[in-house]
Amino acid sequence: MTYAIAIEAQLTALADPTRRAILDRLRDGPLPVCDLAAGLPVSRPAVSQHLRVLSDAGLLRVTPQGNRRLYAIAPGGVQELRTYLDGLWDDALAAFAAAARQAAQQQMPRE
Amino acid sequence: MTYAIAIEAQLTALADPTRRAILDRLRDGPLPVCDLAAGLPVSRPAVSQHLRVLSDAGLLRVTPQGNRRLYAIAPGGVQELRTYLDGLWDDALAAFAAAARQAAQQQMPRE
DNA sequence: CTTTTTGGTAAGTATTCGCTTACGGTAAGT
DNA sequence: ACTTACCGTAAGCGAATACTTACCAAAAAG
Repeated sequence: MTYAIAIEAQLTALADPTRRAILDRLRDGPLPVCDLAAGLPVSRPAVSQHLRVLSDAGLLRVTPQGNRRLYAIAPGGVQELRTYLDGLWDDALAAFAAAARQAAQQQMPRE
Repeated sequence: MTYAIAIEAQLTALADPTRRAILDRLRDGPLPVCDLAAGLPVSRPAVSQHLRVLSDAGLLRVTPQGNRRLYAIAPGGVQELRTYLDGLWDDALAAFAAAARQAAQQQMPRE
């Protein structure tokens, strides 16, 4: 059941636009908190709180470097989320195909 | 910008556990609201509200059938979400590789 | 036509959430 | 040693959210 709560945490983390902005700014590489907060319309403590949410969800990893703390996207953190969406996608397609087959059979019962 | 707000709506919709439960129950095929509410720990109006959120996000499609309304997973609704995650994944891997390369070069500057 | 089933919407409420300012604590600069 | 930079946490507040009950509309059943 650790799987489900991870999905929960990751989706909740990604649902916030500020947190997605943080992830976007980390696409090019790790950044300290001050640099992150400089490019965002919210205060630095708010960024710290968002970073905590993202880290708890397993989407970020932290590497303290002297005075600063470098945050980076955790490679592999999005993997189970992708697996979940892929499964949803596959089942949706299968159900759609089944529904279409049933509709066709209902429209022309003989033949 | 329609792309970003769609991502926003879909992630917000998927972040709620009750809404994910609804999607899971729809994996096998379309269901009316009463059947959906029967297997969930919340009231039927709550399910209706969740169905509206999911529909607005483009994750469900509705087909009225007489008295009832059949909800089904919209095939293709999850596609842009998958695209977003794939992009995030790729950039994260690239940034990780770049960071590893830089670290290696910093550790052995000559050679 | 009356009754029942199905389902969306309105109003109200308690909880959660995202943000702010204020503070403490550690490392670097002077 | 003193000051400055960096960063996490606590407390408080307004907005958003998920739920409830109550109500109303439309299609099916009797």
